[in-house]
Amino acid sequence: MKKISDSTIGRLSTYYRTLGELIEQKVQTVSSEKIADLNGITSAQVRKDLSFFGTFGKRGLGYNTVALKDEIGRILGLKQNWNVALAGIGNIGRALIDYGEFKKQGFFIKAIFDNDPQKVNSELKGLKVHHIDDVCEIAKKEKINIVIIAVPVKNAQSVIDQFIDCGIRAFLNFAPTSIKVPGDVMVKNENMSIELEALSYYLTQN
Amino acid sequence: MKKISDSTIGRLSTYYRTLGELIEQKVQTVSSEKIADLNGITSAQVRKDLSFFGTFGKRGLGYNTVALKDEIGRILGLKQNWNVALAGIGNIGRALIDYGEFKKQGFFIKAIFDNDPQKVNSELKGLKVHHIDDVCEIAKKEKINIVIIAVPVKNAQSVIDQFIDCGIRAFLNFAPTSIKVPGDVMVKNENMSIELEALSYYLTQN
DNA sequence: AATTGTGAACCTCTTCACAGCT
DNA sequence: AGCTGTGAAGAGGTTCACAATT
Repeated sequence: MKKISDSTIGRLSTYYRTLGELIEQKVQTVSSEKIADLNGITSAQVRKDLSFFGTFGKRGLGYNTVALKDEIGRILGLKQNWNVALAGIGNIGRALIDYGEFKKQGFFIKAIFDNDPQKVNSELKGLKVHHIDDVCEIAKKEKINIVIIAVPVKNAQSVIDQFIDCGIRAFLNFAPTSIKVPGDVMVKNENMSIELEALSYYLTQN
Repeated sequence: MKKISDSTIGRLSTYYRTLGELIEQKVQTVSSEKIADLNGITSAQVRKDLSFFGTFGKRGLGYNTVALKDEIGRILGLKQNWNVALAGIGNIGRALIDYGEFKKQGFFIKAIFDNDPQKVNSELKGLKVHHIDDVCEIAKKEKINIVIIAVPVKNAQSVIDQFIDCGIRAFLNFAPTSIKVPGDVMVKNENMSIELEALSYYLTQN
């Protein structure tokens, strides 16, 4: 299949959310123009993004909100639940366990890992904390698809390597460091300092 | 000044971090090739990014790590401390208060806001929790430059509007919703669901 | 000999603009 | 009449390739 850009995939996520809000408001039909306005982009962008995957609208009328949300959900793979593991239970890790937004989108944290002997075998939100060395066994048992990395920078690469060795291929990385992975593994970085530094740059310029 | 792309600014942040690590390892000189390798990009990209701001290297030799880190810090506005306010003390908000990475880069949380009467006037990590309606007074007193939005989606727009009215022009937004702001205000979105959904898409394709 | 700095080429993403459908 | 879907044009970002410098 033709390679779709990260930007397009990211925007599909925002359309998906927008459509959910419109459906809550009982809106049944929406134009690309309206979706664009709600997200601060152009209507041509919305139509082009969708055109990579099919034709979902009716000329002269627009899109059926429920049907389009359903299609985008299917495209993004949100019609299934994903089993997520969390590695590292510092401040960020603990916050993510309770983050309702994930569950709402079908991402369920099914296992927690840490390497601190004090924490291993304790319970957190009904989940037993496992030692990182038991990764393969637990990942298999819980059918883990995605791992959130919330460990210190110095451990991030080795922890990810351990998960890769057990067959995990998708990571959301909160450690502010660049990770090396094979071509068939995807790492998405969530680096809050980078965004803050962009704000710092902006304020310095203006 | 010529408009510099967000991607370039984002990469400068990563170079800044990379240089910090190299300096810790007592490395005194580094080539664009080495910086590129450590970040999984090309050396031409590194040189081009830097070229927008000046010439910092020596042909045949590379860059002095300390000097280059210093220059990038100056470009990004990291030579000063930034006073940050946090709006919303749910799971994410509380995690961010303790997030050491921010302080390390010169971003200091100086004020906390919430609208829950139960929380207002309580103390959190040595900071008094203020009601969001007192924004202007506190923002002025604490010389707030940047506000982190960690409130529920339904309040995000109105809270940001309140801060804008008090002269704040830079926001890091964790609420998964699109915010409308005037042209001279910058909002950087930190939306973890979008990244997870990109992983979902990737796993569905491959 | 090594590596920078940069114009030009290349590639990718966004916007335009309009034919075509409802 | 209104709005989609899309090829073509335009804008912007990345990589190439090489002269310049140490």
